[in-house]
Amino acid sequence: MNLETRIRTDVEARIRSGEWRPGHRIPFEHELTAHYGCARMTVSKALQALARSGLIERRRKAGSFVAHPHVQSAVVAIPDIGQRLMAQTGAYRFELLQRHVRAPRRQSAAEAALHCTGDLLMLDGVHHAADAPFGIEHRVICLSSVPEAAAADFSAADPGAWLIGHMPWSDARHRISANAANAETAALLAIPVGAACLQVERWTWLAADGATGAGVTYVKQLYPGDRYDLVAEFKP
Amino acid sequence: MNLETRIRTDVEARIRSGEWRPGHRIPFEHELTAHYGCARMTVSKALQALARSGLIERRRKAGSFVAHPHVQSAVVAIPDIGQRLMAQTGAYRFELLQRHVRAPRRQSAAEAALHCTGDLLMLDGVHHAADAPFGIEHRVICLSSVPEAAAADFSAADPGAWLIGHMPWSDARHRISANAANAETAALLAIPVGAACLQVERWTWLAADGATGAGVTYVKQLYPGDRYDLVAEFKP
DNA sequence: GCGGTAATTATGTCTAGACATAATAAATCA
DNA sequence: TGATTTATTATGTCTAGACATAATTACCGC
Repeated sequence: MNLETRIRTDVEARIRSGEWRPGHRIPFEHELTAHYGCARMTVSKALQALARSGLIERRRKAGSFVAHPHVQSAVVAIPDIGQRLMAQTGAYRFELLQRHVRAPRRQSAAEAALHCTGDLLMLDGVHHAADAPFGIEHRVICLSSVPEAAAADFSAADPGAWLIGHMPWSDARHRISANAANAETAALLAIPVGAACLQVERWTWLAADGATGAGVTYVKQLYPGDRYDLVAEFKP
Repeated sequence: MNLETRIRTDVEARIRSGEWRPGHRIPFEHELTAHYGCARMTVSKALQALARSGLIERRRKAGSFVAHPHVQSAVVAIPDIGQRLMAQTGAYRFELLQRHVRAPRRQSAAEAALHCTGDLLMLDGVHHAADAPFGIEHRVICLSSVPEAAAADFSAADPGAWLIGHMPWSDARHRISANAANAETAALLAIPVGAACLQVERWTWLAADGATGAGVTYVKQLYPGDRYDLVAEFKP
């Protein structure tokens, strides 16, 4: 293990073990430099990495301090559904129910948030696991941002997986909520009307120069509450 | 803006704009060094930061490449409920319903996951907004990890907010799911039995030497589906 | 052509300085 | 005493090298 990593993990271990509590001043750079017998640059890089990850705060003249935990935040992995189902159950199939192209509708807040002027490709489909429908997906793709999508064959390919391979990096916003199944949803998912469902909405934009740019896609996924959990691991 | 940041944002802008697509080889360090007229260290730090954030991949001899998007992940902010309600509605109150201390129960998976041997402090309460109950909270605190909690007064203080100030850094796991309200939940939240609720569970541990250590707390929060969404912003 | 070896090359890590900057502490003056 | 200036100090950023490491490419004998 290289020196920078060793210094970083040493300091991190003391913080995570609780030995150095929030507010504690960790040794000055020159003290760590002496302790590890290295150049200040090496210590500095280790501490800067800890500062970037939010574990410590650094103040000129004052020193470096163990940061106070702030907001509870978690990195939620929202995985490729097909990949996940194949790994867990060995079976996955995407069924396309509907496909059509139309102009955006002003009264739809979800579509308006993409601020897309060109035509939209609308896809509705069901994700199937081995034995039962797993979730339904309503997707909107901005053809002005992803023109290749017009010619793509989604009759069996998960649009999410297709887009990941064809879309450049972007900004996104997620909204996670709980919803009762309406009649249509219930029929597609083979669950009772009113059953609790987990709803995941995602808007994706191209980002340009730090500002949010052209919309790429909007997707609303609905999963029966008893068949799907979002699990998040995090290190604060 | 310093040079390292400028190089980093320049490269990032080209990637996010789609000009450099996944797989594209970005200029070599020595080319960027010449272009910006700086030392290689400065370029190297900028590119290493991009590599750490997952935007590029670096291979010796070959060069640095725009990374392919992998899993969809999002940083979900799970905020301090009281703080959020105070900011949005100007009113917040935590009502403690029950408090007692007992040994952990083997048959409870949630408690077992904390692998805590000492006594547990059990707290049940309701988060109230201005006009209506906002959510219910079932919390378990390991007194062996947080002995101060035994003497703390939770009759009106949100245990989550209290813990943030008294708990060192730690690992956590979240599980987000949709649940139908049972009779007890429905009564407390003033909603019909069977209504869709968003359930957020969180386990927190002290981390020691990179391994997951002693459990600190487990909390299960339930929100009526029509009153609470989790919103996540992310940059991939 | 094939397989092994050597040269090349881009990144990885580190050094020992330099000057800048911001915040604190000390000294000075009104 | 209180306000202002000055010195001190820790971090922020950068340089111009050095050697290490890993992967590719070129070469060479067979």
